[in-house]
Amino acid sequence: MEGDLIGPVRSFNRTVTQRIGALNEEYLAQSRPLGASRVLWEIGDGGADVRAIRARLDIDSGYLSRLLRGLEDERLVRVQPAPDDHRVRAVRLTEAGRTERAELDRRSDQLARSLLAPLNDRQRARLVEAMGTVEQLLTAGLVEIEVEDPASSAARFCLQSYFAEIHSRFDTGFDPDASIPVAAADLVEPAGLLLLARLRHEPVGCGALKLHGTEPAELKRIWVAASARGLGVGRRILAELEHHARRRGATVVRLDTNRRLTEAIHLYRSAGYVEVPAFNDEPYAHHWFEKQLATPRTTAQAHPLTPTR
Amino acid sequence: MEGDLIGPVRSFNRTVTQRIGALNEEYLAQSRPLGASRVLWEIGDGGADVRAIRARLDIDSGYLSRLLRGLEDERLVRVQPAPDDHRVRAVRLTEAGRTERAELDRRSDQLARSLLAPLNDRQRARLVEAMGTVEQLLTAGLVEIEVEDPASSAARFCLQSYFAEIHSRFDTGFDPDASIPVAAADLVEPAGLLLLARLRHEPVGCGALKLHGTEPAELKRIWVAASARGLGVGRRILAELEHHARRRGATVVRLDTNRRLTEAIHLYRSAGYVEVPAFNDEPYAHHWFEKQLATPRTTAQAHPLTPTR
DNA sequence: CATGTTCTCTGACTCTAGTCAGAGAACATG
DNA sequence: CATGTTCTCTGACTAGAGTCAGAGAACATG
Repeated sequence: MEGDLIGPVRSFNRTVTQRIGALNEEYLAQSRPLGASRVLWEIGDGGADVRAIRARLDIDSGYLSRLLRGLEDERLVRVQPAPDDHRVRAVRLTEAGRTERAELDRRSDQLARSLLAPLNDRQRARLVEAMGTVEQLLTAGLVEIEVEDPASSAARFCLQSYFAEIHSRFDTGFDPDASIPVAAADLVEPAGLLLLARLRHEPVGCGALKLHGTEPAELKRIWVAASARGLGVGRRILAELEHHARRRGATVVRLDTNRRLTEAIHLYRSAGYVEVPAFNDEPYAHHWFEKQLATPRTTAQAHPLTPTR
Repeated sequence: MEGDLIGPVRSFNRTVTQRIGALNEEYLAQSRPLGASRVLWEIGDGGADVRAIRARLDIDSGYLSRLLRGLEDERLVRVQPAPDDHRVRAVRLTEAGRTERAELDRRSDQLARSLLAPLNDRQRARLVEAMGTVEQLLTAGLVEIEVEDPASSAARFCLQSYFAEIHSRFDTGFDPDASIPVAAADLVEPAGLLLLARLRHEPVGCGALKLHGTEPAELKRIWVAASARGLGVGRRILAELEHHARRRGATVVRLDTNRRLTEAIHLYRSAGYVEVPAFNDEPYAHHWFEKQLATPRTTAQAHPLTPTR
């Protein structure tokens, strides 16, 4: 896989953690423990529940409690019981806290500026473009795809988003009652399954598989959130769905799609799907595709090394 | 300057320090304080003097001493007086230490692989290329240019490298005795000055200015180490030299150069130098350039925000 | 309304990281 | 060879970051 990509990546890691990581802390920890600054930042201008902060920063409750006490002593925040649930406590920034947070914001800007400052305009443009590419591709690696219960709230969110999107994109809108129905039970093993893609715990895509024994399996509900496009999420969902189909004995997968979904159609073609005559009478479909699944285990386990946590 | 470059840079900082910075520590600190791992790494297979390690890691002597004691307790290193100077102590890795260091190396590779793993070949190539660009441009910001005593060892290194390089590149070689001489005293104020560019304390370039009162100032000895090319160092040296010339009252700067130095010639042209008739009888010169200096203080202080430390 | 759960807080720790002052050996130099 | 300098080490600290086990209040539920 390498040849040789590892060397440059390591070199990048070294340079960037030195150049940015170290500076970052230096800039943010000014006169206050870094932890406190992070919390101050995370509270945000609108305030936040202690519980939410703890979840976002993944921090021990005792530790957070002490950090908040420190910020309270500095008169930067005020902690009060949340109005609706008196177990949870709500943190708000005081006037001074907002000022201090703005200062952190300013510092963060300044750090960014200090990276751009020694460069001329052309170099700046190149740097920012390359940074965008790196960020996008590194983010792609954070997307995790797993089998999900279609009844979960994350799954329902994705499916609803899927329907909302096709409704807005199809020429005729989309009425679920007019389409071939897929019961939720069809998306649970052994009848089928639903995959969910998440980025930092947020659902950003889905894809479903409906199994028909050794008959061709069907792909349904393939959707990627607008915020996660360009990360290769769709392609990975597709590959994982095929993997599951193969694992369950299918040798062919097929799907139908609407002519408006051009990126999807492009994805299917480039993933080896070929157009075939209509194999169902789905009223919203214009194209039908199928793919012969290759010998087991070629695309499987796309990223064995990605740390999960 | 922004419009809006700051936003993307901040976003990059956040994403990358999270994705790489955090993982980096997780990977390297395995079962040992991070500091100890860094020291283990820095010793290298060939061993090193304690003094050298301290300089490289910029670490307190007491702290380092304790870290070394810890590594000794783990039987990973052996510390002995250096053979030539019994004040300094030399550290060498034991067999176990080498194994452990190789393990760190492996982990670092693995981290790099984990970043590439979720991507397909095209994405990998794009990522690595963009990383290279980011690294190069961030490194460019670390180059510091300052006035230097021409007698210092760093200055002598640069001047010797300069002569060695032109000797190997000129069609006829280069014999200092045949060229117009420049005495070291001419490169010290008030007669002139020498600028040195350093990257992480290592000299990577130089450029000299010879002043002639209100007559045109002369630029000499402009050189950039092969390892630092493409970072815009030459352009910055040029700009700084012009700045000093202007500060000292010159309104015109000029220089002569050899036809083999094509990148330099290209640099001069793109920096606003125009070719003029020979103004001296330098036997190695084929081209003579000059530049009218604009109103004071336009290019000056190219990077006021770069943290110096 | 008894019981279990959720949420926050306190107390009591551990580990890393890092600083500072001085001691002692080895070396450099007039 | 006396004196100052360099280098490393020890002792004595401080502070940040984080963990763990409960306690107590508020809520949820049969």
